[in-house]
Amino acid sequence: MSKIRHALNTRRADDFAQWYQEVIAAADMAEESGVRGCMVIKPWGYGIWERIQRLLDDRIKATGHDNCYFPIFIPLSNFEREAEHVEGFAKEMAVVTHHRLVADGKGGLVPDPEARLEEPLVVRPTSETIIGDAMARWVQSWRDLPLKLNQWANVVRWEMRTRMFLRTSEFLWQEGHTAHENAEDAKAHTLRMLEVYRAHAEDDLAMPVVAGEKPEHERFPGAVETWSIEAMMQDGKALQAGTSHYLGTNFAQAAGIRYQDREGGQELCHTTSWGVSTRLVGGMIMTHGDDDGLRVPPRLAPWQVVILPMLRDNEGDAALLDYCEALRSALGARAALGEPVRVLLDDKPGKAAAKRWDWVRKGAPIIVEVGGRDMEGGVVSLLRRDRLWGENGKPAFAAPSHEEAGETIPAMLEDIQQALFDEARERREANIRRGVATLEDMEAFFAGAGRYPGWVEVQWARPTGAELDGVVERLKALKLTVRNVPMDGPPVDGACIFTGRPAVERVLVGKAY
RNA sequence: CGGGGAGUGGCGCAGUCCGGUAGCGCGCUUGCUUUGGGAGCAAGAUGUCGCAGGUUCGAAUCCUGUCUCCCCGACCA
Repeated sequence: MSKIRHALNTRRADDFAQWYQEVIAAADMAEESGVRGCMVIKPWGYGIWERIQRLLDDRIKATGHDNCYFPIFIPLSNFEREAEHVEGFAKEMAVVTHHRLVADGKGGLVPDPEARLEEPLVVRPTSETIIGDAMARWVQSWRDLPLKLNQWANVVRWEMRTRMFLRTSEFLWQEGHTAHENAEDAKAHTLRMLEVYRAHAEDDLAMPVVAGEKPEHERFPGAVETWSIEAMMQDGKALQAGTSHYLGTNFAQAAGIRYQDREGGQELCHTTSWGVSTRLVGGMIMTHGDDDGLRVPPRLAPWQVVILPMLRDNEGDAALLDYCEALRSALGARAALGEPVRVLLDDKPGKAAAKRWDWVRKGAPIIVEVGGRDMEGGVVSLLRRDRLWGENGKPAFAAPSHEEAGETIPAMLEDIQQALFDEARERREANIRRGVATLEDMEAFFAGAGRYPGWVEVQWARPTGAELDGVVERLKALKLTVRNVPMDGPPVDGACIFTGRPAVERVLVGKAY
């Protein structure tokens, strides 16, 4: 194993945090911007985000939502209406107070005191309040319901500690907002969108997740119920990859979202909101990346197949390029995973063998190298990114015929998509410890499980109030949090690990991002 | 936001203690050689040493402030 010369300097097992940053740089996904907590997303990273957008947008549209766009600035007073919401976000809000700059006489610029805004604007950390405002105008009758909106936008939360893609001050996301006639409909919709997220994470990102309800103390500010999908990263930590909230009538009350029902009475709407962000990209990196860089699941890959001709700067190049172009167009006419295959013929200057490693680090699912000898033999040299190394410690090239490559690559892409998911799911299952019955066993598990301990599943009596605070404190001492209450679990049978009372549900506990 | 570490060509670093005007590796450019695998040789180019003040004849180096990044913690839909 040690004879393998990996494409990255840092191994996951040695320093996961440093490895993560190195992948982002080596795969050319993003870089620092010079502005605290904000990043520049480069073409390969943004291309992956665009794939996420497209696939998820289709799913959101398919569930009856329309896209719209609301302002980035929210009047402060508008934001103040829902008490818990204010409480939750006030500490991390960017505020606009002026609309003009003037020279300070020392060669610089300062906000013009004359141009102070009458009412400050906050930069949206999320848009419940301003969309609630619109909903109050747009909803009149029960016939207007349900109202199902979505927007793709950037939001800002002034985070104390940031990490590329995982927690940045500005991030890109999608936020859905719906209004319904009653609690039953709204709750059903909350779960429906959670399921959309589960399917997106698992089928598009090949990232297995556990869908479940967040415990009381982890709820979104102003929510009645918060649900999440949780994914396990390769260091055993949990990543909250998406959330879906049932907001009750809290925001409807605050914004006055009312409708006239069938009997002519005025009723408050029940609303939901749900979102996923560029954090998904970070989750994908930490789910599929390896010691040679990123491995992008085929559904997300901007380029699924990269063809690298071994050009020689001589008269033979033209024929070689024709040979490669024939493969490119043959593949481009085929479909994989329900879409045309995305193939790049990378004929930029440079040796194919050197460019190969660039594409390995970027994680292109299939790399095809083609030299003169391949062409003479009617074959190509094919590398699967998910199975990079052969027994001999060298890249494991296959040599299908030109025609065969055109025929088999679409199925291979589907196989890679599935293989990445299976690998991630098996790793997760191997790292969830079930049936931990006592607090001592749980503590022993985390004490003895090594650097990447994973999660435990325990049963509890859903403590509330001060009792819950006590549980949270006890877990905090071990740097643990309750991730969620998985849905569809087997029935409980036993005592609460924290209180000794009869348990009512199972919860997942682990370290988290 | 608290503690710690760090900012020197595109990247990784040395030089900072003991001030004298910048160096190494990779990469990049050009040329030659090589040509089935992350090439070799040679010659080059690229730095207001994060930024702003200060001390000094002279500052990457000393002092003050500030910005950004990393790690730990607190915080965190």
